[in-house]
Amino acid sequence: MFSFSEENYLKAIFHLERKYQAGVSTNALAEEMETKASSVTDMIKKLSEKDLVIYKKYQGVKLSELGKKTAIEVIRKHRLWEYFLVEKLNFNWDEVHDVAEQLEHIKSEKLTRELDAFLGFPKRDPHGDPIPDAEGNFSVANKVLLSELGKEEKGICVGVRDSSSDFLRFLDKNNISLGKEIKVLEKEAFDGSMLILIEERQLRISQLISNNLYIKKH
Amino acid sequence: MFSFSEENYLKAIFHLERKYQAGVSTNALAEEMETKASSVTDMIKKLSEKDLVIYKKYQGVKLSELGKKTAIEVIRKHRLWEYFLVEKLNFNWDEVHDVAEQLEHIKSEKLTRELDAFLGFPKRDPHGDPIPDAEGNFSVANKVLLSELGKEEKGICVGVRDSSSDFLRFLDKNNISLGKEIKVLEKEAFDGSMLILIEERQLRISQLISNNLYIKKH
DNA sequence: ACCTATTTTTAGACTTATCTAAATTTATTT
DNA sequence: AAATAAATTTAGATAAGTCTAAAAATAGGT
Repeated sequence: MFSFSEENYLKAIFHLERKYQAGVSTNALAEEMETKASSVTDMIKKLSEKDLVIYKKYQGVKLSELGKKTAIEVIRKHRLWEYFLVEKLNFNWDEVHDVAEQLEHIKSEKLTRELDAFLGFPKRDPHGDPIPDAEGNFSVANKVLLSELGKEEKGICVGVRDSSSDFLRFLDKNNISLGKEIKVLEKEAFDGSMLILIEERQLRISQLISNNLYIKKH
Repeated sequence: MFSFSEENYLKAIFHLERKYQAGVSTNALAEEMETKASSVTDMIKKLSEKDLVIYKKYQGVKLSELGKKTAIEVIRKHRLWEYFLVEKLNFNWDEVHDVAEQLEHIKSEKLTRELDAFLGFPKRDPHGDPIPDAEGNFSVANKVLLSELGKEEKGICVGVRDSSSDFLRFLDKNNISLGKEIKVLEKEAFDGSMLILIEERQLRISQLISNNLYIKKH
């Protein structure tokens, strides 16, 4: 099987492919992995030899089918463990990431399968991200960023784009959580901030906030 | 914190110290770790520099207080995860070892603490081994090997010495499990085999078997 | 106490994953 | 189209953990 490091690279490539809808450059990957471009090149060569990625010198990488399958398995495990930590072990949603980063590399098909069943085959992790099923299928919700909503529009909060502890704790402090309805009352053209209505309370939030909250319009 | 490999060495030293009530030789450790003596020497030096073991050239090693504490933490996690796998995820007791070997290295105090609580602070793992509590305390049961029992003696099956899949499946096949009463009906001096009574059934078992089953006499 | 066998350590090498610094390729600008 | 800038790769080094083979230390038998 694959090393922790290899799995982490695959995951990173997967996320970057989604984000930019394109092949992934060495530098982009270096930034995502918080490492140097030269290290990335080395690793890419290894992944390429194992047929996990398609690579041509100077042309960036993309995942092969095997690489994609492997990446999705790791993401599936990550999100299942996050769900487990929050639902069963009293973790807050801002505390799960680092532990799930470790747990996602545990190798045992039975473990993943049984954990999934034990949790009741959850569809989304605590941050609203979809959990791939055993076949690697997952739904992509028709969500938009809160910042894309116009005045008087409303929807349900369904996910976060940034899942850093700082951002999540900000949301906690302001009683914003997944499943709640948000209505845009005002939008400030100057700085992109908006006044929103959530559970009968009015709240002014900066564009940085609205840019990191996913909404399902209705 | 410590690497997987360092933690595995500490665990092995801990088990060997218990087993032989003495310092641990390089060769014994090499055998336990399924590696070469030269690799062991290298690792011991590293552990010694980190004050995890007390080491004098050619004199074997023993755990320092810190090393012992660390080893017990790893063992605690290993056994908690085994309990989790069996009680919550439908693993059989012969399937848990390899997965627990991976899970025992996950670093998160909160995870261990919450897992323990979630499981109801179990005292013993699926093989009957004691689970250390958060302070590292654990009870050592007054158990004996079944082979040490004489004719007409009886007791409760409380643990296994060998937890290999082969042995555990043999026990399953013969309906021997922890908590059941076993009575020695006959003991064969020649080959050490014995005829036992378990749940109204008579069963003849070899000395290899009786040498690997722990009994609490009564 | 000496010789031999066993155990343990050292020396040097290999692999994985990383780094810095230099070289090369690609992209951009004039 | 040449010159410059940016991105990428190569070369060589490092650290962790392992190995083989050789050297050194300890233990045992007479």
